[in-house]
Amino acid sequence: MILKSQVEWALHCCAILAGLPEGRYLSTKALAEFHGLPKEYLSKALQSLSQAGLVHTTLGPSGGYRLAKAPAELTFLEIVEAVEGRSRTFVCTNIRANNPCRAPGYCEETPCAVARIMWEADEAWRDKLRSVRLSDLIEILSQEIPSDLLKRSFAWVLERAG
Amino acid sequence: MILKSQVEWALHCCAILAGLPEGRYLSTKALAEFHGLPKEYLSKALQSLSQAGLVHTTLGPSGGYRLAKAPAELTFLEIVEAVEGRSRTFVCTNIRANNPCRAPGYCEETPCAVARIMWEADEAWRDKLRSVRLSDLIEILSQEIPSDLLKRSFAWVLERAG
DNA sequence: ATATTAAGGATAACAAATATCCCTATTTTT
DNA sequence: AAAAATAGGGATATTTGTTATCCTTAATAT
Repeated sequence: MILKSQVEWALHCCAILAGLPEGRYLSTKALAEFHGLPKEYLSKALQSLSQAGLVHTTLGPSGGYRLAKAPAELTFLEIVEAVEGRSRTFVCTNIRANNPCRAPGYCEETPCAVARIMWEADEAWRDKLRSVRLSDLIEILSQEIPSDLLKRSFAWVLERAG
Repeated sequence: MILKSQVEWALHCCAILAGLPEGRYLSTKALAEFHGLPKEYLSKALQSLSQAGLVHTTLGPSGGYRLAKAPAELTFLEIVEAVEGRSRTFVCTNIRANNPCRAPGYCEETPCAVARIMWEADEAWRDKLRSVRLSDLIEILSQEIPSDLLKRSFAWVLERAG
C-alpha cells in the first residue's frame, strides 16, 4: 500500500508555486525540469490539482500554474486527496455476510465493526494531514535549506515564470 | 492506495480464533468456509500471521491455527502489519536532489521535510491501530451480533476445531 | 497405512501505477 | 495575421503489484 509518486510531485510543486510572486505563473516544463521529472506525466498531477481547484492556470506562452489560495489556507490533505483521491485505505467486502450460520435474509445495516475501526485509523491519518498547511512546510524549508540555494532556486524560478 | 484484502481476512480470522477454547485449533478450510473465501489464497494470509508469530499452528488432521497470545495482548497494528508489511505509505524519491541550482556534490543527510510530514501521518495511522486490541473488537462484536447468531457461529466453529 | 494438515514454490490472470505520444483549443509574442 | 508555447485530455503501452490457483513436501492424528 503505497501512495502514488504523483503525490510527492504535487507537494513539491506546490512548495515551489508558494514562492511565486503575485499574478505570475510557472509552466509544467519548468516544474518538471526543476524536479527532474517526466514532463508529460507530471502534467497529469498538475491537472489533478487544477481539477480540485487548488491551482489556477493560464494558456499560451508565459502560461502555467499558480496557487489558487494562500499557502496558509492550503492543507496537505487537500493536495494529497487531489491526486490520490478520497477513498479509504480499507475496503470492507462484508465477508461476515458469508457466515453460514446467519439467518436467511439476515443482512446487517450497520457497517462492520472491523471496518469502522480501520476507518478510524484512516481518519487519524487524514486529521494529521489536515493539520499541516503548505505554509508550515515553507517555513520548515526556509530554515533548513541553505540561504544561497534558496536564493538561486528563487531566481531560477523567476526567470521562467510568466 | 488500498490495503490488501488479506488484511480484512486476517482480522476476521483472528476474531474467530479469539473465541476458540484453550488448546484447540481451527483449520484454513474451516476459516475459508466460514467467511466464504478462497482456501488456498486465505492460506497465504494465515501463513503471514504465523511468520509474524501471532498464531501457533499444528499439522495433521485436527490441525490448524490458534492465537499465540491473549486477545487483550494482540493489537490491530500487529495483525495489519503481519499481512501488509511495515513499509510506509509515502516513499520519498528525494526529487529535491534534482534541483538544478544545488551545489555540485551537495547532498543532504536529513530526510526531506515533505517526507517527514507524510511519515508523521503514517505514524498517526499506526498509533490508532496500535491502540485497538483484538479484545476490543470481540467486545464490540459480542454486543452487536444477535446472541443466537453468536451461539450458532460458536457451535459451528467448535464442531470443526481440532 | 491413510487421510489431513500447514508451508511454500511456481505460475497465471487481473488490476493499478507509471509513462509516453499525440491532438485540440487557447493565449501570448512576433 | 502568423507563429510559438501552453494546459487539457484521450489513447495506449509498459511495468508493477494484487489476486488466485495448482502442486509438492513434511508433519501429524486416526
